[in-house]
Amino acid sequence: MIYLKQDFDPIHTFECGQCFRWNQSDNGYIGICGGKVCRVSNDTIYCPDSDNEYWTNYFSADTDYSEIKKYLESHDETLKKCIDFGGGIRILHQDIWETIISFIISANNNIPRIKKILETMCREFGDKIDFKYNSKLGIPEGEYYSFPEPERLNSLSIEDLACLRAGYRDKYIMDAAEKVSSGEVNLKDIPEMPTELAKKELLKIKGVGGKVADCILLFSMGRYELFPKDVWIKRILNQVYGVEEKETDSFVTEKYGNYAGFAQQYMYYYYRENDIEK
DNA sequence: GACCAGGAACCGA
DNA sequence: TCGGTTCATGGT
Repeated sequence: MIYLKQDFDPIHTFECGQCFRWNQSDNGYIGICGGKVCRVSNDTIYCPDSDNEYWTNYFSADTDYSEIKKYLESHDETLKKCIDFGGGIRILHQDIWETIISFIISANNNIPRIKKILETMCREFGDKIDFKYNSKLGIPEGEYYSFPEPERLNSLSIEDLACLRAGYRDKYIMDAAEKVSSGEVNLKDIPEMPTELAKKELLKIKGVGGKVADCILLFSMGRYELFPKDVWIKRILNQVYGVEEKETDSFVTEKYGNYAGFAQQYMYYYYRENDIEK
């Protein structure tokens, strides 16, 4: 088990749009990553002790958010209410491969459907996890599926993906599976690269453009200086801050610096849960 | 039935 | 480089 006493609320963290495979159950959120199952309720992460290190990294449990918040609030008065509202957001260190596929699917799509496509993908092509019921963890019995490895997806044909109802994105999924399993895109190298180079590497995959690459780097590798700009964020920057699309990069860099990714998440979550005109 | 969704590929200038 | 079009699918 892990305790996250400060700056953490599972609702904020799991509902802010960075992840798609955490689902609310009657006693908290159940999630699967790296072939491991865990439950999160309030400030506690319920997992086998042998997985503590994995989830500590996943939740970035050693990161001190007070300094981040202080910096952002002092640079942007308007952002204060967003931080007050979603102060329990933690930017996760998700699995790179899963994040690549998730955000390829996110293109021109909506969150409920993204979740549905990913869930079907795991149920159809992932492995059933050998989960031993443990009453202490409070994880309900059930069938849990891992995220399918690149090699597994690469062994399929594009027709096999039709059951996902992912539309035109199925060919992008196949391209990612092929390039990653062949080593043309080496996922082991990318975390070691400088951000610009890492981004360039990800852009080799069809279906990965600038915004999707930013999401992958921010939500799986902690590149907190990135600020993914989707339709919502563009709308917010325009309507709340009066910033035109062309000026966004300089606006963001000047205002949020190396903490831009956090600002983006607080903003995104707040204005999606509340009316944009306030 | 049009419009939208955590966009990107593709094309022509 | 830049702006417009098209791309499946499901929900509203």
